[in-house]
Amino acid sequence: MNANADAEAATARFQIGEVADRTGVTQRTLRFYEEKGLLRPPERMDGGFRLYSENDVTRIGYIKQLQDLLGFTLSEIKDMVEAEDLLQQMSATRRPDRELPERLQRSEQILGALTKQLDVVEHKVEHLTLLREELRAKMTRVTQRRTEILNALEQEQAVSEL
Amino acid sequence: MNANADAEAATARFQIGEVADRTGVTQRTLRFYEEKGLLRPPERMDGGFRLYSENDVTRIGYIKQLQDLLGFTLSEIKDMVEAEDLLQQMSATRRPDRELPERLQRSEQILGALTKQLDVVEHKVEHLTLLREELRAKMTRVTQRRTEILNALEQEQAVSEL
DNA sequence: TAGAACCTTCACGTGGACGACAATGTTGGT
DNA sequence: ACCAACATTGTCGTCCACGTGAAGGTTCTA
Repeated sequence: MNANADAEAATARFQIGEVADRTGVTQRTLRFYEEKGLLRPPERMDGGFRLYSENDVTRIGYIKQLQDLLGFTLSEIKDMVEAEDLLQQMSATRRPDRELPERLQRSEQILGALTKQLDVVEHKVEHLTLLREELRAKMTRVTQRRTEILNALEQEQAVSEL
Repeated sequence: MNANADAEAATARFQIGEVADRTGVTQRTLRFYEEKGLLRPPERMDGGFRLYSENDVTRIGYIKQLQDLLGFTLSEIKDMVEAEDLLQQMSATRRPDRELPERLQRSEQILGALTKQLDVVEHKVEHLTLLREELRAKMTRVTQRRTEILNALEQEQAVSEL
């Protein structure tokens, strides 16, 4: 029953500086991400200072990962986190007061987004896997050559020791 | 014994325009790639016109694939095709007249490059696979929600039909 | 009430990946 | 010998992505 109690309750908030320190992303970049729709606008203090949640921090890490490790562009990442947002909203907003058709449409929309993403990811996986196999094949070829050479060297060694 | 016979022999050559047409890459880009070290300088006609081999054409396709499908940058791709070059050289230049230690070193060098590449690729595969699983999990969650909603709608329907 | 931390806005920078000429040279066919 | 088609190098421009910097003002906290 306190489903949205812990959503709103005493979860810690951080100012931008701290978030920057913790995530290794500059303040400037955090604002930039917000501007680009990668981060939902965080809460603000009365004076206008941004207040990030733990969740936001996690998200920033996620973004970095997608970017650095997987080479997605920011706009691709935007699509991903947007779907993520919808998803969270859907789960959080368990309001049966909404019209059912509306909620249905919502679900389909999210499904669509997810499907598109999955497509992209699966294609990438497929191609990368292929590439990996090629690389492995090459490696074994080279390794073989190398052992041949090593053997030849041993031979030489043996001969010279006579 | 005609190992390098077919390497040098009557393999077809193409001018840049034809290559551009066949690969869908502009002439400008081909020259650009060459400049950046992505393509080995091709042979030239007496007048200086570039003459590409079938092999080069293949390579260009490879590059495009790495770029478009896998999102590698040109400089990453450069590293990859450089290793590829070494590999081909090694295979082509089957000259036992070379000093063995030299050839050994060569092999190790290539192995190093390949290992590095493989590392990158494997990391990417790993992360992408993880991401894929997450996406799938989300999809099933949403799909479930959707069927719940559909059921609810049916109920409503049934009720209204009384 | 000082000084550190934050705010917005506007502009600027950088690197990657080409595109667009321009002026000149080459090739192949008639 | 000539012309159209094709290439050459070189320079400059462009467009996007991904930020960065700095100015000038506001808020927080000791």
